[in-house]
Parts: sequence; structure tokens; C-alpha cells
Amino acid sequence: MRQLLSGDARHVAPLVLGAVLTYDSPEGTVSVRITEVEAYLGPHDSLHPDPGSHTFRGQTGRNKPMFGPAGHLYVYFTYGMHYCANIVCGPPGTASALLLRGGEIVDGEDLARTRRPTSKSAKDLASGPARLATALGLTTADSGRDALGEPFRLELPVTRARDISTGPRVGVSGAGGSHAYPWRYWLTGDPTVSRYKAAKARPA
DNA sequence: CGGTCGATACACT
DNA sequence: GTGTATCGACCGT
Repeated sequence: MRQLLSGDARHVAPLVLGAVLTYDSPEGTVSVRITEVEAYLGPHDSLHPDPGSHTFRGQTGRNKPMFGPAGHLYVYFTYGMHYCANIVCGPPGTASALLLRGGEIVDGEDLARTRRPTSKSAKDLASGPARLATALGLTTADSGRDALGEPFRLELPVTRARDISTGPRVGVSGAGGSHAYPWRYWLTGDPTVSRYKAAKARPA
């Protein structure tokens, strides 16, 4: 499992789409089926330098988990009010990761609604990176924890998802030429894919 | 359904 | 001091 996640985030992305991430928190259990991710590379990828990545200028106190083993969480705080969660990919030292951009709540919907009272419909509970992190109950306190061990669980789909779309990044300023590369992966047509700045899709 | 805009506190330089 | 890997409210169609 960890070995499977230890490759380039862009190769891991199609394997993770459709996977179910569960967190048995003290408050209760919530499970999310991942429907949208975005790849980020480390500072050592000379083929595709990634100025949009938090690791672009090297290791810092915040991004440290990204330099660790695959399967761990990297959670950061942004815009003064939102948390976003990544699953670390690549072998230790490479600092590649997948930002969890969207998902569908498949267990613990009541608790997810308590955490996200503003959601009107069920599909809004985790459709967006900060929404997904909130619904799952993740904060920076969880950054660095292992998503493959208790109280977390990651279950890959039995068969690899078939209809996958790819597109450019969302919401990263100063990413420059990196917009030309397909960094974002989602399940084609899934209603829980985030709607912001929707990009033109192309087949994966 | 789709576009615009203000909020807010933290990490990093 | 500066910029932010976003959200939700509000508007128009």
C-alpha cells in the first residue's frame, strides 16, 4: 500500500481516485470517497519544476511532512480560515503530494453536517479542499500523521477508476508555466468535484 | 448554474 | 510586511 503511493504524485493520482479515506476521530467516524486530487512536486524535480508547490523553496517547518514517507498527511492553513489536506507521495525526500480537492461523504454524514452546517446539499459537504478537510475533521494538528494507520484508513478501489479527466491547476498564483501541465485529476462527471474555476477537461 | 468579491490569521521573507 | 493550493454570500441569468 505505502509502496503503491511512493511514486510520482501524477502517477499515483489515478490510483487514489475512488479510494475511501476514513478518520475515526474522538467525535466519531467520517469516510470520504475521493473524487478529485491535484498533484504537487518536490523541489528536486528538474523535469517539471513546480513553483506552485509549498516545497518549491525547500523544507520548512510547515511543509516538513511532504519530505517524509508516502501515505502521511500534510495539512496546512490558508486564507486565514481554511485547512487543506494532502496525501504525501513519492519516496522519502522527494516531497511530492496529492491535494485532496473533492470527495463524497460515504459514512458519518451526520457528523460531517455538524462540522459543515453551511452545506445545503450532501454533495457540498466535501466538494472543495477546505470543505473536505473540515468534513473529515482535519486540522494542522493532524499534519504529519500516517493516513495508513489507526485512527486513519485508506482503502483503494478494487478496480482502478475508468473515467478520469485531467486539467490545469486551480487557485495557485505565480504557477507560471506549470499551468500547461495536467496537474489535476478527477472522476469525470462526478457531482462532488469542486466547481471553482472549472478547467477544460481532457481525457486522462 | 455561473461570475464577483470580501473575510481573516498564519508562514515565510 | 506580504501573499495566500478557499469559501460563502450575493448578484444575474
